[in-house]
Amino acid sequence: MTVSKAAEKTAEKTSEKPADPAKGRKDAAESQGQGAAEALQLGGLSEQLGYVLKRAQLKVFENFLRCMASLQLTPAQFSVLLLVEKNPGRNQTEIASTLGILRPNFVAMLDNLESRDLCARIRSTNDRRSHILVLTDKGKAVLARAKKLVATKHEARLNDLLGQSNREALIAMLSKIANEF
Amino acid sequence: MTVSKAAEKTAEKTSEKPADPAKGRKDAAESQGQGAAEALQLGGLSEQLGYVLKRAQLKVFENFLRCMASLQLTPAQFSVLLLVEKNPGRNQTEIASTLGILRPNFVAMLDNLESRDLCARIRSTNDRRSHILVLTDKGKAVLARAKKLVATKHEARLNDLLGQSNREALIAMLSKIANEF
DNA sequence: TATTGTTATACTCTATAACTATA
DNA sequence: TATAGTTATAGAGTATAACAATA
Repeated sequence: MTVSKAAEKTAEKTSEKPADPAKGRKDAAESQGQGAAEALQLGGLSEQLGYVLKRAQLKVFENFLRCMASLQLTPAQFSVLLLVEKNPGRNQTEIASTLGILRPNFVAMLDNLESRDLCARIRSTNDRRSHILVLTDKGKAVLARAKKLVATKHEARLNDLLGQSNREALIAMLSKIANEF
Repeated sequence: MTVSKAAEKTAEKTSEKPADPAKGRKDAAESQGQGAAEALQLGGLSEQLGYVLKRAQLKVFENFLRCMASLQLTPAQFSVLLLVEKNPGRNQTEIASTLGILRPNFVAMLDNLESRDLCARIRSTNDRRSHILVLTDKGKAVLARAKKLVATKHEARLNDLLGQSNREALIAMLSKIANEF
């Protein structure tokens, strides 16, 4: 991976969106054949937790990438920078495992961030097997800008959509699910 | 894919879970070296929509797979069977696009379901390019059992966790995000 | 012997281009 | 020419085994 392919692509792509039952329908009159394309029955799917959760997650990640297009940061990269900043002196294993990233998969991710001069690996003097992670000055600056973008463009949108108290309730319920389901 | 690798694997795997800040901590006394491994600061990550949404979604899908282990159905496969049942006479393009699945990727999915005798492709007599999708008798029976498992084991768990009214509020908010974010 | 970072590898998901057979 | 299903392919994401350096 050279830069952030995921972020690059998402800005321009026209991926397969689920058909909107309202907009997707064609009037019977406007189709040239016999039967027009009626909207499909979802059969309760839109009341099922996993279905709606997955769709919401995809939408939110898409929006995140759009908001961060200028910084070329994916949600995962943002979370890594945030954790490295908040936890000075930690090594790769500690940062990765906290985020649920497997150590082998964390290597390429760090290679990417390091090649962009956003963070650096420093060999620990205590334990020369470990790489202590630190943000570079550029990394700190980018993260600061990223936080602002997330707060003002991304999270703010959720407030607009649900309102402050609903937003908090939503996050609380999702946290509960993430921790206890 | 022979059968459902995803479902097979999930039942037995010990994937990388994010460290629980409470349980992950070691007491300073029990570590043999100098400093014990303190829990890392998440730095507001657990209040961020995308982070908690992704984690909740992973947990819910894991639970879904466990609940469906006896039927070997993934969430995506379940949604396909449900849609085929509820929308007789529809072709691959219509079912796939409604679920946000790209047509090329839908082919292997159907090959799998068809090889397990859960559904069948039927050449349309109106338009011989189209494959009308139908459930086999076995497919109908499996889907019926799947619906019961989802309702009694999977969705019921959400009620236990959040309560009925919170559950409905959660689904409503996620739907709103999925549709309007 | 155990752990850290790493490589190699594999499987799933997702995405695009292009082919074929029909229309 | 346009569309339905398909093939081939490529890129992310995620998973495991095993190695070298170090403890």
